Amino acid sequence: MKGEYKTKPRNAIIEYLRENPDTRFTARDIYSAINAEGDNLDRSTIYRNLERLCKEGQLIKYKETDVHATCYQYSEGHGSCHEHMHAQCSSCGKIFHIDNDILDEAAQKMKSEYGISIDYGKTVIMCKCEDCKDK
Amino acid sequence: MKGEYKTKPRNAIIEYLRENPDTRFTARDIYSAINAEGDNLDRSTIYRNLERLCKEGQLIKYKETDVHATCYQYSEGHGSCHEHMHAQCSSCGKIFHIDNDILDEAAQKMKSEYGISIDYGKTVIMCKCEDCKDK
DNA sequence: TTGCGTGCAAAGGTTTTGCATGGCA
DNA sequence: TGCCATGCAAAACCTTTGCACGCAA
Repeated sequence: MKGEYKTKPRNAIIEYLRENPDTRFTARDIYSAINAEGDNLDRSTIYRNLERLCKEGQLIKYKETDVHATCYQYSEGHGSCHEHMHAQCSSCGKIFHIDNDILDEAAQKMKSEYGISIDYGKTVIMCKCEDCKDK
Repeated sequence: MKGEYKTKPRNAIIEYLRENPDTRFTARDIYSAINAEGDNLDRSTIYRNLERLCKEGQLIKYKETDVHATCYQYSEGHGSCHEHMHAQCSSCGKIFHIDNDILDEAAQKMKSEYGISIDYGKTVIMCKCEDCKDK
């Protein structure tokens, strides 16, 4: 079965995730960070591991209009990221975990005006965080 | 200034958009459709025109996790797409143009609880539309 | 020993860019 | 005529895939 072995490359990738929670990163970011420390991971190894981590539910994979590459996000201690909404700063990429209740009123209006039901787990509200509001 | 000339390639692209409103398509889709009619548009011409139409606010540009390429969608009569929010059905891909006012209350709460300001033009609420709600 | 994971190399696809030419105004 | 838009070619990227070897269990 796949995912059985604890290898050096895999450990390095998981270590990177733990050190960079709630932040968007690309395969290239991991590649640069890990190889800067002297290791020499191959890109394909990174892609294969990220793909597996996504399937196992530990990683969220998504795309952003402004970023050419696929983005990933690791989050620990926020419960299942498939159940609540996220907001992301369009400048720095920081992720906020948003309580679904905040949209209660808006959800009702959307239902009555457009006939749509919000898919909270897949929604990312783009925003500016306090640090980036003037950029 | 850019965007001044009415050229044959640009007209063909705009014609395609008008014939395919509220539908997601990629640069490749346009390329195939137009060139199947006997024309011979270059890919770079398509990218440059789509890019301009996006900047002018007539086209929505976004990425989907499942689709390798960038997706576009054309909308007419909804004002600039940089100024209002969108909702997209996660099943069929249909886009809804949402009045920002709907989020008034939620926006205030996000501001006070998380310190963030919604970036309406870049936000896409994922949802299920009426046709897809049972899927 | 077994067979999964890795590194390497190459390929496939999308998107961008430089440059000379063509065509709109 | 002046200058923007196009076509062409090439390059830059991202991502995937096949294969042989190394290594964890």
